[in-house]
Amino acid sequence: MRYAKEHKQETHARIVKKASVKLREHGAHGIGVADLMKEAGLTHGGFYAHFASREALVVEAFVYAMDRSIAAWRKKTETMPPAERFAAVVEGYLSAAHRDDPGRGCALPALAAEIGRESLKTRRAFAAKFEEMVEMLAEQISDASAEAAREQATAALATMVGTLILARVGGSGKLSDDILAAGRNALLTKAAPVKARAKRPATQNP
Amino acid sequence: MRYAKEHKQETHARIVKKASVKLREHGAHGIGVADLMKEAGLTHGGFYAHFASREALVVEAFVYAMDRSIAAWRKKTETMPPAERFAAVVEGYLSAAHRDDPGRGCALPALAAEIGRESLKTRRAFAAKFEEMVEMLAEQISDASAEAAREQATAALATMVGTLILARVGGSGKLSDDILAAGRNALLTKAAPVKARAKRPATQNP
DNA sequence: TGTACATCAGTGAACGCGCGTTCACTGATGTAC
DNA sequence: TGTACATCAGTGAACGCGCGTTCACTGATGTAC
Repeated sequence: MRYAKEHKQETHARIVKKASVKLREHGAHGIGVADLMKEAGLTHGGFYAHFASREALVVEAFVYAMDRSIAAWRKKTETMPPAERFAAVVEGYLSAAHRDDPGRGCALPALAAEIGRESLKTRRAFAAKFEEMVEMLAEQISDASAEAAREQATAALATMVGTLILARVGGSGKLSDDILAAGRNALLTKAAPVKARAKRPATQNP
Repeated sequence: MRYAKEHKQETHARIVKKASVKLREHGAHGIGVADLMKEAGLTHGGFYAHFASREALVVEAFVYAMDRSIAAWRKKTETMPPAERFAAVVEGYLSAAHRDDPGRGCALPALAAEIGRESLKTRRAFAAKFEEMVEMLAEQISDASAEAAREQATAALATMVGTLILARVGGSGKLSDDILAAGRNALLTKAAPVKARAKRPATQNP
């Protein structure tokens, strides 16, 4: 080895990490190979020494982002009483801060729609990470059987993803805040009958 | 007038209609001007006699698709008893048929995530149609005040959009069917307490 | 009714540009002796 | 310890290609007289 054993791996990891931010910000097709390499302080020519194709980087960057999100949520909730965990995840996910910072947020709202049109191989990689995220969320639901928790977690994640996507279209004004609040209310008061559903005060944009 | 008065308008409408299908299928950036014009039986050179820019067509095509969806749902539900209307919309939206035919389906799952990154002007046009769709859905919710119905409709639409996007990543196998079923169950049994929530049989892929 | 003309929706070549990908090369690094 | 060498991560020019957009032109149409 002419270079330290970990040198290339470190560079590779740096490209993936920077790309995962930029791809979440600009979409799976919204930024080019040259700009992604520049983010990591490199030129575009070296790209194919690290990745078989641009699409391969998109997959790696997505997986990286999802792994970080899953780990962060597990860490955040592990010190909480079980009954509060699910609500904590939902409040964090459907916050103005998350809406306004896609680059550091969940990769699903940023990338899932575009990925639905990619190759089967790419979609499978995404689906696997999606399932991991569902499992993580299901663990936060304490008042249901494992099977029911999984189904509820699937639907809750869909609601969170859809809400964040729509809130981002709405920008950061009242319409957008209302969309976030509607999603939070739906997820956090779902056990109450519709007619008697209490209105939770909306957490406002800081 | 050298040509029939409606001639150019008809061509314009044909371009918009064909484009709305292809853009929903391939995404807001997934198909070029030349291919969109070819869909309408034209060559690309005439494009700028009809639209100020490619983005202008994307907006028109989105508006067209949303108007058609809203009208179709209103028509579908108007002959039903009020109590059945909301469920009918949800069942139709979260069906395998809708998942597998994005070109003729709702424009939100197909385009919203990409639109969240467009210009303010474009996002405003989208937001306006989104609000119309929320209004339409709120009208189908009979057992709540207007304000509560609007909030529930917002959250329900977010759940439907997120569910469809995630189901499309999942393809058309069991994972994807499970995602659709979870969304349907969450929306159609929401009044029941979590622990007692009944499992509705999933409508299977035809 | 017939002929010359004006209109304008649509054509297709061309524009500059940025993309993903390839490849011969560089130069900093550690090795051999 | 010093010098020649081998390695290989990273460079930057170049590739073919498709994109959005522009524009001089065409030719079918209806009008004028």
